[in-house]
Amino acid sequence: MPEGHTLHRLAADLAAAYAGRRVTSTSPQGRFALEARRLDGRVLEGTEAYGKHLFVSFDGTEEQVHVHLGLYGTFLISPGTGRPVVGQVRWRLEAEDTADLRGPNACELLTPPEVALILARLGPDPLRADADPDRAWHRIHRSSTPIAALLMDQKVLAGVGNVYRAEVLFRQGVAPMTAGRRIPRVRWDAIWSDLVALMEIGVERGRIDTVRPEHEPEAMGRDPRADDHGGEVYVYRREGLPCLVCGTPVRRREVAGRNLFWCPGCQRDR
DNA sequence: CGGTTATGGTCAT
DNA sequence: TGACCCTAACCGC
Repeated sequence: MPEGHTLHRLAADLAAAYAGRRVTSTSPQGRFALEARRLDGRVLEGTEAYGKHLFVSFDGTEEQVHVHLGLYGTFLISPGTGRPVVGQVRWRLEAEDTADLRGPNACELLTPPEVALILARLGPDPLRADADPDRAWHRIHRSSTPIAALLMDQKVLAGVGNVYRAEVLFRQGVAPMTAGRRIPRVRWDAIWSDLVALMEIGVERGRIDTVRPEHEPEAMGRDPRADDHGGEVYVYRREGLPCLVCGTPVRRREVAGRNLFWCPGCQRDR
């Protein structure tokens, strides 16, 4: 689930459920027990998302909880309190609702300098109003690294993951192995604004949809061979299936340690 | 029921 | 580049 849109949505949902409220903080699993206890009974002040990182602050302390969901972490809010613990729950927050954090890559209580250290190594986040896309461009336009790898590098761009990188490159017709320095400025501007638009949709819907209305295969319905990962996409995990635009079989290849999917017909060097 | 895979990242080599 | 971390869903037997 978790690319940047998931974390921004989560920050908003947690704030709606808990901000300004006194919360019960526990670690049923025990691995965050000491820290959870120190926060127990405090008023939750606010939440903030930067890229794939979530920060939760509480009244009366400068320290913040830093959460990173990793590949399969979840942080689910459900109504009511006193729910039985099912499976491994690292951190549970309760006020009127119950929020359970499972399988995070990181769940830790950090001092302000430690928070600053994390933020300092993040590139601009397309979902943040304070983002400066020129910072990313500065890295990209002088790099020989493939654009498909640069988009995944959180020091270059914060919040983009394996689905958005594949989909934005498809939508912008960019060959994924093109070196950063060979991307024209106007193309980068288009990639950035498309990421902003796509990820904002992702926050609203809680899923990644990237297919333009004119390419929706409405008559036929979705291809039964395409696996369901929650959204409608052009190329992600569609290896071997015909491209929704040109019919060329979608290809797959590992780039930056992850499976990259692209259409060799629609995405060419230029 | 075991093996594989997953929208991520860190650390050691 | 590879080992490793964390959890759950899915697949084939």
